[in-house]
Amino acid sequence: MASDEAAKLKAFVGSIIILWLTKREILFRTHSSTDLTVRSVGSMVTLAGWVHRRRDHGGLIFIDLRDRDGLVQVVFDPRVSAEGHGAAATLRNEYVIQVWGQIGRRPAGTENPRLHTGEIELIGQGCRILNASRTPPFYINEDVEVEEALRLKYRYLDLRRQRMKENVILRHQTVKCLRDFLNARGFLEIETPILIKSTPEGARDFLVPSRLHGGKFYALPQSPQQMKQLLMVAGLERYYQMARCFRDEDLRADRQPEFTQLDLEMSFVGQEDVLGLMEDMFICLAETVKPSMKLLKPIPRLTYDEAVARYGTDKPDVRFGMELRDLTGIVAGSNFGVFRNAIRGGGKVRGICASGCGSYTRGQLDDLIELTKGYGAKGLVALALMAGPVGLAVDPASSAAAKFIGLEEVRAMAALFGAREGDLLLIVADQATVVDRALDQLRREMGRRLGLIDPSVLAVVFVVDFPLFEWNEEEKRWDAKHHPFTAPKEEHIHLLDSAPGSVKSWAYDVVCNGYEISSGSIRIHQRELQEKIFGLLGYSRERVQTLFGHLLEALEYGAPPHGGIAPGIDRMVMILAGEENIREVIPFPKNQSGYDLLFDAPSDVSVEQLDELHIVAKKEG
RNA sequence: GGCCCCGUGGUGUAGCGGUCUAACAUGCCACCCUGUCACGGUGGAGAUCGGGGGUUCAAAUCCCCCCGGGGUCGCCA
Repeated sequence: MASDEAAKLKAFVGSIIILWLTKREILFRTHSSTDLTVRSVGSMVTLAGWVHRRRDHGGLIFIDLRDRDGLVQVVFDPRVSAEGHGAAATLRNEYVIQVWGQIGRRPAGTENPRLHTGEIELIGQGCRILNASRTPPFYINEDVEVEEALRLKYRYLDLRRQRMKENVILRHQTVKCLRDFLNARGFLEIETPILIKSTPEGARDFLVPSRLHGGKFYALPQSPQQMKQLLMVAGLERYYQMARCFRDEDLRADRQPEFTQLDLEMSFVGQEDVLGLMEDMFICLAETVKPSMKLLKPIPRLTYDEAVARYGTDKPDVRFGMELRDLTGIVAGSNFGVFRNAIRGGGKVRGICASGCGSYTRGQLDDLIELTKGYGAKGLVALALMAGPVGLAVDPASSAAAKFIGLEEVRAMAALFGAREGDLLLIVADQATVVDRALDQLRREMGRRLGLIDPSVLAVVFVVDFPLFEWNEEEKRWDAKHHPFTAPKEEHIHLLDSAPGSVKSWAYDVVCNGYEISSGSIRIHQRELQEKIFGLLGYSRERVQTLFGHLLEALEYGAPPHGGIAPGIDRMVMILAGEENIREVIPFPKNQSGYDLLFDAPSDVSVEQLDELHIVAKKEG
């Protein structure tokens, strides 16, 4: 009988209540703050948490009690409990306390609509300090900017703050959503080792000395790339893991030496299968964890060439336009030395049009010029468009170059941009890669300045058809653009020897709001082709055998066609959280110099430890 | 390694050659206050202005070096 069970349950709950009324140290709390609603009014509860804020009215004392889930107001009235009131008077911020009493509806007119529990309060009968707290080094209960070094040193306090707590929770929800999504599609979550073999291509490896094999080292994985391919050879068909990756390179706002990728790999798939899966996954993710943000769907595709031509980069922020235009043809016969020389040197002249910026002051223009120079360009030609006697003309005040630019050229440029009077053309002339990099950064800056960026938009775009190789000028050789296991497009394989630079690959990126958030490819699954690629990359036969012999051998045992991708968790969560720094979504990050300010790592170790590892440390300096 | 920015009570800022015996907000401490919710009121303590050197009659303020932090270029297959 249902009513019987209800009665039993009631009796059981009653006995629990008696237990905690007498032995509160056994049962710390009966509810969390979010358990409490108007329906709780009248019930006796015990709560535990931190003193978020204390408002002492002399007579009444209000305590905002914070636990992980939220805040609830506790009111201590000496007429209810003199003892409780007395104890409450000694409380300070961040004390950990246990409070008990009855849940009451707040008096009419004193409800707080900004609080989830704003209609009720705990009428405090007693209060026990579980642990006092020193005055924190910065505010826990207010969202004010604090020097990041201090936040990192006291990260355990920083994480108590609402913003960080929300980010940690968002990260959990993101990871859970991704796991749920992939589990439902037949993926197996498989762990791979952290101690692996160093293959000194790409990023620098973190090395781990071996005690058992003196003088030898493990490396930490830059990604589980080869292992996931071997899992495909193993016939597991669909794999993923939340993989920690390590790269010993300099840090940036979006780069930490260790980071997390949703590493995944699939057998019997082509590019469209992987991208289709990603499209579903990103839509599912956005709708699940950030329904307030707008993800543009279907997710558009850009070829690498198209992305570079229109935005100057393979990771464009497509939340706004202001696309690049190539002016090389228009100014091919220019008298302007800067343009002429660039073109003669095999370079390009490209630009963007900043609408309505024709009235920029000298100072503002100089600012943009400096910015451009900072990205390697020799300069920036800024042409403000104004009404001339016959149609558009350049405001001579905007640029010393104005007098060298013919009216015909100006009008052709304006037409290409669709520019009007009052607009500002920003033009860079140099080698194509320099021009593109400078204009990409300039475009981002102008997008920010002009408020063209809608922060609630998730502009995800797939970039496809990456080149297989990239010329390394320093080493005078071809490097893999993605990684050496990437499959070339079948129709380009015949170009491998004759024109390696024009070989396109089955590599693809996922870009969101100007950040590369995933990178993947269809892999080579045949030994011959893989060996050929290694050869083109300049690896000797011996080196290939030493570094990749195991993989090549595996490809000979019925390796299925396979491919995958690895979305970067930190960057994705950063974007979803509306943060501009990856550290805001990592509980315990390193600072810009790779130092852990909380643990003081890296640190010295004892001579004994080094001895065991067969290592002699050189003294710095 | 290069370039740019920052460093002032616990926190966040102002001050940018003399009026600084360093200001403001908040926090902290004490007292007052029975419906607040960033409670309010009164009073108080708290800073050798990141460190060192220099210029000057005079430096938080100008210059140099160092340290710490952030951003970025290189680097990140």
